[in-house]
Amino acid sequence: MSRKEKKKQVAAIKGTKDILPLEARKWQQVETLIKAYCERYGYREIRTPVFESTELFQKGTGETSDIVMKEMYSFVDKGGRSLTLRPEYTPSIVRAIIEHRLYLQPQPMRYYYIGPMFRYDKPQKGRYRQFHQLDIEVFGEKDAAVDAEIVEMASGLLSQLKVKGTDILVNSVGCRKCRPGYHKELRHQAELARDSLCSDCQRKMSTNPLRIFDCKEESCREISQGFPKITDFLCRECDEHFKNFRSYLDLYGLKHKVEPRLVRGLDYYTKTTFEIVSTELGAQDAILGGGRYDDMIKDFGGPDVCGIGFALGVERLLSLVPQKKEPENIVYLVCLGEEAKKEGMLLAQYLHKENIECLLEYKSRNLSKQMSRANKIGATWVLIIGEDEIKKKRFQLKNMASGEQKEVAREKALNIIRGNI
RNA sequence: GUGAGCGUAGCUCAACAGGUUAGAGCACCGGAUUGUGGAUCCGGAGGUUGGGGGUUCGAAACCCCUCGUUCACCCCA
Repeated sequence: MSRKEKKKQVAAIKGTKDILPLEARKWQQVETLIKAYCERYGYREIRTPVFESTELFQKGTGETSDIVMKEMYSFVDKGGRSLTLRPEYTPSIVRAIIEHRLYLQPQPMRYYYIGPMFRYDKPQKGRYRQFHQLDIEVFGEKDAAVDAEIVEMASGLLSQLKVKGTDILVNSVGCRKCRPGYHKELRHQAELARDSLCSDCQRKMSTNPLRIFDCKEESCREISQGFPKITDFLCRECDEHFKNFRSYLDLYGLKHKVEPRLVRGLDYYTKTTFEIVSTELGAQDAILGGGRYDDMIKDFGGPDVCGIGFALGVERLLSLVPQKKEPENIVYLVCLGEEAKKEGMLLAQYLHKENIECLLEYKSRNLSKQMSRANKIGATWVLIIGEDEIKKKRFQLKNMASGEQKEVAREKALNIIRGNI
């Protein structure tokens, strides 16, 4: 290898990152808690492949969505198939439900999953190219009570994780009956005010007029205040659903803000949409977001089964969760000499079988060095094995925190380590 | 995709206004200390200053390109 080649290191791909042991511990804690929490609400895990046919997302996520238009990791495999690393989870679940006829199970069905998603986006705070989502979905329940239930569930999960300072935003985007009328009216109003809008908003008029509500320009904000709101255009069914949804949120005591400009960038939503945001996340402030999608299964050729769910950004969540220190119980075996090492190997085998975390020093260092090492790795206990100990079959067990030390046989040591004595 | 800021040791940062051999703390390794850790003291290793080109007697510093990173726009989890 030449000098030049040596310099060029292979690095993690832009927008991806390694999760090192200290942080991985936090992931494990949070994931364990999340899974138990979901199961308590009757959710069951469903795992689907990380890649699917590109067509699935084109149809499911929507041809006009930014995700499909410019953010997908798509590639052609050796068999000539166009595949895509999933940018979101919902289409995969819907595909699995239809493929395995899961809709024949008693409804509503509740599923959850935690795993990596992929979007070719420019990275910034709270946004990565490989990121993780907790995805939960409920199928086959039209009642607005279930809309409220999943918001309550999401909110409860956050408080269980001690995440503070969050706001619940809700909206209804109507359905295929009422939405076209609204869009038409909104475009019309925007057209009338065209000259007073910024160039950005003029562009949004044709692409997604709803985003005009998000403009940061003072003048645009003032103008959009006067624009019609989707909630004034809801058909009777959607309006009733939204009212029920909100009254159930009140029942749960969940403060929420109706945000008529809350628009999910995904094309498939109907009726309820919601987000939980935190001001501590920066520009990407949504911890989770989701909504109802009553037409998707039908659109994929399945039966008329409605769906609702949300996706939670795990990285964003973790940035708000304080690291919890868990008590550890690590035993470090200090061996003095070759014979002691062999004795130590057997002792380690014994302790491992008894479900004790224990490490053995293989380098023949002096006692002082080995103690120092035990201290560094955070050992709770040190077992010292030397010539005397081998003869007597009794070892020096030292508690590193208190400094207390006594000579014990291995069974006794086990009991002390376990806290039984 | 657009814009702005930043790239110096494993980490956090120094190095006046371009001037000798690029420094410090933490971390790492060794010693003081051959059967007792943490503290202290002493020592060691670790860098072509992200990469490439240019300006200059001389570049970590100035200019250009490139890559990476951070933040914002956009969009979203």
